[in-house]
Amino acid sequence: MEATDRKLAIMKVIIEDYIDTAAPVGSRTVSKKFEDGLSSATIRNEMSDLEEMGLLVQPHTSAGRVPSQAAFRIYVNELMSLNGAVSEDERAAVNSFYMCHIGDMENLMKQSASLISAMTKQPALALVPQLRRTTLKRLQIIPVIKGAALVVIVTSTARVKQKVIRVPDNVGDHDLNAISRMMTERFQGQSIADIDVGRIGTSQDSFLMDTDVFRAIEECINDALLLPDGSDILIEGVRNAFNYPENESIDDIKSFWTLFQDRVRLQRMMTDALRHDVKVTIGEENGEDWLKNLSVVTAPYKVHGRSLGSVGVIAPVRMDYARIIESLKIVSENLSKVMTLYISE
Amino acid sequence: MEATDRKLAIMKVIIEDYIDTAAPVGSRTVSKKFEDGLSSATIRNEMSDLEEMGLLVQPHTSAGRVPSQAAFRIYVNELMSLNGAVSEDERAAVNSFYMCHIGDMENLMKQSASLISAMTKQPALALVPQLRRTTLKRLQIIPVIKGAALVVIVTSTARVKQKVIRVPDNVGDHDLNAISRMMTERFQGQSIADIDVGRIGTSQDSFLMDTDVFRAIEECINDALLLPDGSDILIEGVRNAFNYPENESIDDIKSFWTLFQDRVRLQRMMTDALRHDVKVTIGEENGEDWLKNLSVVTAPYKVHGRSLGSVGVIAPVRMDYARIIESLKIVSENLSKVMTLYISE
DNA sequence: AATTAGCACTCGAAGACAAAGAGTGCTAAC
DNA sequence: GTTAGCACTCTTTGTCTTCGAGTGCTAATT
Repeated sequence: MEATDRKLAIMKVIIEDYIDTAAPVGSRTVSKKFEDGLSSATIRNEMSDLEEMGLLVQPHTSAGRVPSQAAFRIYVNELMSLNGAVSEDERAAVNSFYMCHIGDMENLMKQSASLISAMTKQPALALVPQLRRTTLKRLQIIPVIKGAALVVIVTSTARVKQKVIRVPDNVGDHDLNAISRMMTERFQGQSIADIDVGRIGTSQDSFLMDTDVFRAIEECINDALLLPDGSDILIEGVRNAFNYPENESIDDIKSFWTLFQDRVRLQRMMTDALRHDVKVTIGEENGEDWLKNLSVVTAPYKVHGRSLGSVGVIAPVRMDYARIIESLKIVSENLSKVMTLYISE
Repeated sequence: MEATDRKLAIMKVIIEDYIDTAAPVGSRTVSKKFEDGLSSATIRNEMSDLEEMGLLVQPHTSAGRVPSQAAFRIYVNELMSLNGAVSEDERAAVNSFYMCHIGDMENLMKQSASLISAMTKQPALALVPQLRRTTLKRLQIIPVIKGAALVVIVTSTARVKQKVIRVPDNVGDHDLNAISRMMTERFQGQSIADIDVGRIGTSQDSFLMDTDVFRAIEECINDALLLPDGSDILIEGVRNAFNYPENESIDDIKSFWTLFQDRVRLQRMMTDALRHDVKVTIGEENGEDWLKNLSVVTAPYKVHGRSLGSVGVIAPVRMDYARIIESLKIVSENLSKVMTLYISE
């Protein structure tokens, strides 16, 4: 069976109606919305063909039809139009928002996620600038309690990340101070991924015979600061997930909730987004069971061509792709601009 | 009408059954559970009296009865027994957990909340040690971008709090460093609430004619770091709220969700808990509409008699008060011990 | 050959109705 | 003071029916 233009046009109408209403679409509805005045009987025949081709699905005999995930893929690739999905006014509003913010990174990312969520009426995710892709501004080791110290790392994107490490008892406050100063001087401006504490350990400074602290710090940086632990993910607008008409049972809500609780998994997903441009993953394409009824759209923000972090939306397969893609593009472009400003100073 | 011992004993049975099942309790059920073998008819008469006294409520004629909020108050004050609400084994497990943790404050509080949530099967809250009640360990101002700097404050409880402030353009990196050092030296070990930046501004150091930075830092400390902004609250175990049998509509879930979203309000509530010992607030006693069907139990943790922060549970009025109170006591006692250790070093 | 009107058919949603069951209040007996 | 007994109330549950949206097929139309 061949997918004629008319079939695809009909499918497009069905998809867009379904995105709107979340309810199966009947032939009469399509007939009314379809530009050329085709009768519902004709539409029925075409719809029957589309079903045979695996693009439409009938929940039960006497219901309308629902687009399959394959249909959404075709829609996203070939059928939808991005023009006008986000109005010029909205664009301008977003741009001006990024003009006049004061530079608190964590907050900026949070607001970006909120913004996306507000524009799309869906839950939004943001991955803050990744440490291993930014440079070190300062490293400070602060004694907290006997045997433990706090490592505070400040990055070029004004992110602060902290972690408690154990230190040998024979290392005093003064030593920690000296190490902090030394490491900051040595690694300032370098990529955090490149920090190789070992190199310092072998240096001439003899005030510290014990290299345990260095090893602890290295471990701290590697394991604690660079491994995805879910702290790099911001989630906003989860409440939107409660309004999906297709979710009526509490179990649906629960599974959504557990989804958003698994921050590590989300972080991994959003980190994967760094390797692509705008990326749309529809339902089972995700390959993961927990996402089989959801689609994910992500967009990275970049500095000098290098992806630093990402923003994204996670929503039912019947999301409004055009609007979501455009919203993410706008936000990620703005973020890229702001970040470039930060990094270059 | 007088509340005889027997009436109260019957009420106790009803309350405890209701805590268990969340369903109206009938006279036959009580008759079976009641120690002395009273018939259901007798119980019915007593229940009728209790209803007249405003302690029981009948959802509709042919249903059992539900305890009123007033009944719960009497139960908490006079009827319930705390003994055995938490087993010795559990106690021991909790204690040993606090024995062997490594000192990351944020994490410790998070785990405490998780612990409470696990013990009580309810959502749990924790208020991290309040800045204005701890002392300063280090204050560092780090330039981020032209015109903005990051103030990082580390407290004696190993908390890190950061905030971006504006700085005048003529203040250089070197100045910020000097100010950091000066302020740390000057205020180290002092209560953060006592930091009066003005006192420094007037000092002899002439390298900085501009006192704007000082003012900005002061403002930063006062407004941004001390005002409740919701960042001091940790919430764990919200998923428990999805399992309440009395919540069946999605709207119930939604309202629960919005409740937990309003972190500032929760923070204010938990801050209020600092002024009391274990505190039980039942339903409308809260005075706030959003809590009229929920009870809140809070317990502060203290260092040298001074409340630093608090832990709490928020759940339907029919919560298991004895178990929740005991759980909070155990955790707060352990937290007090750990905190005392921190502060004294 | 494509389109359409017409009609029988399917299936779920919604409403009506009856039966079951849990619980009460009252009365009279113990 | 307690309790057995009973009529009464009200929700829950299941069954049946009706209604309507939608389909698929056939025959007529363009």
